Amino acid sequence: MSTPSLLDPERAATREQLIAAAGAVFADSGFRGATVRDICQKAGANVAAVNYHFGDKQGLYTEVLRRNYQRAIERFPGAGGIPAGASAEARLLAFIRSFLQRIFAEGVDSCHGRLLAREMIDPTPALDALVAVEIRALADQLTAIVRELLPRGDDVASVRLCMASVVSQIVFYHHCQPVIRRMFPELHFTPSNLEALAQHVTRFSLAGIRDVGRGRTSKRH
Amino acid sequence: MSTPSLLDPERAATREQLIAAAGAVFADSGFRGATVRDICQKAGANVAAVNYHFGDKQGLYTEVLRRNYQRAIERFPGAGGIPAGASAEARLLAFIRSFLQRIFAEGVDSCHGRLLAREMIDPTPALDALVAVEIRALADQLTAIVRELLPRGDDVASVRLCMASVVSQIVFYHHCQPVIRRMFPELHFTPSNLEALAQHVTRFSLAGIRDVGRGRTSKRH
Amino acid sequence: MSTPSLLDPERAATREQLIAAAGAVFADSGFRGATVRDICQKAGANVAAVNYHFGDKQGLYTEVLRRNYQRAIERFPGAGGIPAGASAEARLLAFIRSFLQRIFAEGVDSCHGRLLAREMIDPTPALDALVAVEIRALADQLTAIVRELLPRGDDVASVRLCMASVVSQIVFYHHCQPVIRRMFPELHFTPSNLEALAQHVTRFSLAGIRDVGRGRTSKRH
Amino acid sequence: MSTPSLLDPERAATREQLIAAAGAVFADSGFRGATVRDICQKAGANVAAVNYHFGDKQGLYTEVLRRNYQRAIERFPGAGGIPAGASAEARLLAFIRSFLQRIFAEGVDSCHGRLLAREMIDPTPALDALVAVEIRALADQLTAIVRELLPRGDDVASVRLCMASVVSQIVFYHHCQPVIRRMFPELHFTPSNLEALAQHVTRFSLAGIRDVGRGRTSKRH
DNA sequence: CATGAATGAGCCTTCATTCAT
DNA sequence: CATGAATGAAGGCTCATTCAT
Repeated sequence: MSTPSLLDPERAATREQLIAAAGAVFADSGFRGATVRDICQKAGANVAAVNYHFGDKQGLYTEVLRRNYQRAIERFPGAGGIPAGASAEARLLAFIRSFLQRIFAEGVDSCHGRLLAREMIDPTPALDALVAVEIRALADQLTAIVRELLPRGDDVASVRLCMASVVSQIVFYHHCQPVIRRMFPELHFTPSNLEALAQHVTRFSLAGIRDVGRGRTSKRH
Repeated sequence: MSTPSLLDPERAATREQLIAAAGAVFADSGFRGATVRDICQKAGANVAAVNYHFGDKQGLYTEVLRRNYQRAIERFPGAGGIPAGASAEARLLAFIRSFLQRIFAEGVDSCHGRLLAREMIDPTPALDALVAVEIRALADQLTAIVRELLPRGDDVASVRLCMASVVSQIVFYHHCQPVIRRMFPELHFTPSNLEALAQHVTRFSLAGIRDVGRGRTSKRH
Repeated sequence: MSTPSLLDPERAATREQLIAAAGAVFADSGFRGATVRDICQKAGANVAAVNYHFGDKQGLYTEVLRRNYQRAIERFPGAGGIPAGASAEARLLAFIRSFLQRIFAEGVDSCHGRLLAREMIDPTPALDALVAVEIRALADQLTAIVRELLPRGDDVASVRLCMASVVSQIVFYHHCQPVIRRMFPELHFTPSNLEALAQHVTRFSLAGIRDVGRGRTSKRH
Repeated sequence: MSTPSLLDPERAATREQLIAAAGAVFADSGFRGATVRDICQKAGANVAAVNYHFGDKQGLYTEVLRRNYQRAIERFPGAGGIPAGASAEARLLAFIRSFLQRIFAEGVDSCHGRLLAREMIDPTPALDALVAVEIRALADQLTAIVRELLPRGDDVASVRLCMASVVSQIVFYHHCQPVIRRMFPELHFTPSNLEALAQHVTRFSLAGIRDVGRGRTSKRH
C-alpha cells in the first residue's frame, strides 16, 4: 500500500488547482454565490473533485481561506520587514504599509483581502481559527507599538481604542471601496498612492495616539 | 367606510409588513441568502405577495434599503441635531455620535447598518441611488467640518484623507464586529460605550486633522 | 331595477374591448400562452374583468372565437358573393377566393385565420359548436359545387376526397406559413398574389375533379 | 466490465428514455403545455435530468424534434423506396404514399407528425434547422418530379404552385384532423385507407399538374 | 482512486382565480 | 356592479451532494 497522497503528483496538482480556482471564485462571489461546478470547471477537475479532496464545499473554503492568509502574511509580514528594535514610529509606518499592501495586493494575491472582507459580513467557522492564531499575532504587534507610544500605565481601554483607530483607517479603503469608487471615481490604489496613504494614516494616527496619551483633561490644547 | 384606502388599517399593511420582514431577513442572510418564502412567511403574506407588490425580489430589496436608510437618517440626522452655527469641534462630535448611533441602532433599526455593510461586499444597483443622494449629503457635511478645521486653502486630497480617517473609525466597529467580538468577547456596544467611543474618535480625529493641517514638514513636533 | 346590461354603455364597451384585445392576444400566443393580465391591460380593464364578464378565461375564448368567425364570414361570405345560379366553375372560384381572403385577412380580421389554425392543433370545446354549424354550412356549399362537377351518382367517398383536395390547397398557404416563409422568403401574400393563387387552385382542382369523375379505369389518358 | 460506456445498458438509457417520453408529451401538449416534471416522471428520471442531459427544456425539445424526424424519414424515405429511374408518375405516387405514412405513423412514430404540425403554429428555433436541411431535401425531390411532369421551360412559379397543391393535400388530413373527425366521425386512417388516399391525391394531382402544363389559355378544354 | 451520471430539495417566478369592499 | 389586493398551485431551473463503476 503506497502513499499516493504524497507520491502522486497528479493528485496534488488537482488539489492545488482546486484551491487556486476556488480562491478566485470565492473572492468574487462569496461562499454562497460560488458554485462547486464553476470552481471545478475552472480547475479542470471533475464535479465530484471538491467533495473527494475536501469533504465538502465548506472544507474547501476553510482551506482556501487559510492558504490565502498564509501566502499574504508571508509576502507582506506583519512587522513590515523592519527590525524589532526600530523606533515605534518607524514600526507603526511599516505595520500600516505592510497591512495596506496585503489587502490591496493584486492578481492571485488579491483573494486574501476580499475573502477576509466577506468574512466580516458572513463569518464562517473558518474565521475562528484565523482570529485565534493569525490575527491575534498581528494585534499583539500593534499592541506593542501603541503601548510604546502611550505613556506607561495607560489603561487597556485606551490602547484598544487607539489600535482600533489605526486598523480602521487601513481596512476602510478596501472595505468601503464600493462607496469610495462611486464617490471618487478618479481615485485608484496604485503602489505610490498606497505609500501616500500609509504616510497619511501613520501621521494621523501618531497625532491621535499622542493626544490620547496626554490624558483625559486635555481634550483641547 | 367611504375612504377605505385611508381608514382601513389592513390596506397596504401587507406591503409594510413585507418591508419590515424583508429588512430583518435581508440583514441576516443577505440578498442571495434570503428567500422570498421566508420573508413572506414572516410577513404573514402569500408567496406571490412580493411579486405583486414589488415586481420581484430585487424590487423589494431596493425598497427595503431605501426605507431603512430613510428611517435611520430621520432618527439620527447627519448633523446630530446640533445647530449649523456650532463650533467645528462640536459639530464633529455630533456627526460622529449620530453616525455611530445610526449604524449601531438596535431592534428593527439595526437593519440599516447591516444592510449597508452587505452592500460594501456585494454592491447591488440599489447602492448607486443611495450614494448619489444620501451618502453624498453626509459627505458634504463632513467636508464642511474638516475644511473648517484645516487651514484655508488646504488641498482636496488632504481633506479627503482626513474625512476617510474619521469615517473609517466610525464604521470599523460595526463592520469588523466578527473579529472584534472574537478578540474581545467582553466588549459590548451599550449606549454609554457608544458615547465613549464617539468621544475617543472625535478626540483622536481632531488631533489627527490638526496635525495634517500643520503641513508636510512637521511630521513630528 | 334597471337593465344595466343593456343600458350601460360602459359595461358593453369594456366587454367589447376585452373581446378585441383577447382576439389579438389569443391569435398571437394561443389559449395557453395568452395571459388574462395581458388581455385586460390591453383592453384597459381590470384584472378581474375577464372572470366578471365571461366567467373565466375559457368563456372569453369561446366568445372570441365565435365573434371572429362571425365577422370573417360576414365580410367574406362562403359563396363569395356569387349568385347561386352561377356555373359550378364560377362558384368554385368564388368559394376558393373568398376562403383565401377570409384566412389571409389583415389587421383585426387576421385573428380569425390564426385562431382557427390553432384550433386544429389544440382543439377546445369551442370548436365543436363551430364545426356543427358554421363549418358544416361551408362544407355543404362546397359539396354542392363538387357534386355538380362530378357525374351524377358518384359515390360519397369521391366527393369527400375532392372536397378535401380543394380545401387543403386553400388552407395550406396559411397553415404552413412557417415553412413556406423559410423556404421562399420572397413570397408575400398580397391581394394580387391571393387572386393568382385562387386562379391556380381553381384550375388545378377543376382538372383533378374532372379526372376523378372519369372513373377508376382511366388513371391515365 | 471494462467498457461500461458500451456494455452497460443503463448507460445513456436515461437520456433515451427522456427523449422518448418527451416526444409523447410534447406531441400531446406542445412545448409550453408540456411540463418537465411530467416528462421526467414518465421517463423514470429525476426532475433535474432534463437540465443535466439537455441544458434546459428547449434543448430537450430540439433534440426530440430532430430525432423524431430522423426516425420518420429513415422508416419512410422521401422517395418512397422507388428507384430514381422510375417514371415521374410512379415516383409521385411513392412520394405521396411515403409522406402520408410518415405523418400518419402510429405508436411512438406518431410524434413526428404531431410535433411538426405544432411547429407550423408556434415555430421554435428548432424548425429553422429542419427546414434548412431535411425539408429542403424533400422539396428538391418533389421539384424534380413536378418538373418532369410539366413541359420544359415552365416558370418557377408554376412549379411551386403545383408542389404546394400536392403537399397541401397530403398534410391536410393530418393537420385538420380535429375538423375532419368532427365532420366525418366514421373516417379512420387505416393502412388501406391511407393507400386509397395516396391513390386519390396522386390522380388528382397528376390531372392538375398536366392541366397547368397546358398553359394559360386553356383554362377549359 | 476518480469520475460522470443522477438526485432531491429548494428557489424565484408566473398566473388564473377569488374575495372583500 | 366593479375593482384592486391577495392567493396557492405549479413551473422551470439550480446546486451541493451521492453513488456505482
